[in-house]
Amino acid sequence: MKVATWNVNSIRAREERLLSWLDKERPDVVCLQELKARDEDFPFEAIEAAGYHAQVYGQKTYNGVAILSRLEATNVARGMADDADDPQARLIQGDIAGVRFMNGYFPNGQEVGSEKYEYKLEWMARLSAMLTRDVSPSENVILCGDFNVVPDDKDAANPEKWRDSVLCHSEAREGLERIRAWGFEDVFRKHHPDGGVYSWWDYRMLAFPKGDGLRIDHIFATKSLAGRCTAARVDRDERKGKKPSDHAPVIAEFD
DNA sequence: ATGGTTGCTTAGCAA
Repeated sequence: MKVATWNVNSIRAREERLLSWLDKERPDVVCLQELKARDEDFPFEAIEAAGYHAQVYGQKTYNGVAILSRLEATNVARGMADDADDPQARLIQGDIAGVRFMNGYFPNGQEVGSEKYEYKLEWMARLSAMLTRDVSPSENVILCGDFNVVPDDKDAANPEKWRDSVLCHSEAREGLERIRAWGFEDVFRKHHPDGGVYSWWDYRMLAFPKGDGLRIDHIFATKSLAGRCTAARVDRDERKGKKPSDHAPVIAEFD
């Protein structure tokens, strides 16, 4: 089973690239983030014609997540289903082939100390609580998406530049570690233990040609699944060429 | 020394 996560930075701006990438890569499951579109603006027809079912949690202008899959997902849930009054479309889940998929677009947080950063930390704490409440680490669970956290300095080309930013700050890293420690393994790390492989490059400052990237897009799997993960990679080619997203797809294969 | 892009929505915000 081939699983991918990709922050497309607008589904409408990226429709053409997404369709040709699906055709080339033929993943079984694709978790998309930053649709920046309402459900009614999602290109269901074109994606279904490409052979994929689509479960969508859209939002106008910001956020929005979707799960594309060759087998239709069941038990689909949108949002965190907790007490919080949260209008932001950042989480969608569904069962596919005996695996619970959780697709998250974690808040960026903008600036340490801001309200948005507090929301980011709270959102991660809510996700931890949801895991404890709704699933068990003995189940087959994959949590993937744009986590907006660089787990370690070796996941940044220029860690000094990002030190204490919202993506590298210790509180954000601790929140992510708490999620991982619930019962996940970072399956990309398993195959690239030394770091130095990135999934996002700023549009500004010629970051991509300079190799100035960060690894903020992740695929976590519970232990039994992680043991069957045979490969993981970043499709850097998707960051090249005409009208790329600022994120490249991260892909993992499970036996 | 500063800001350097993209996308959505239309001047400003978010990333």
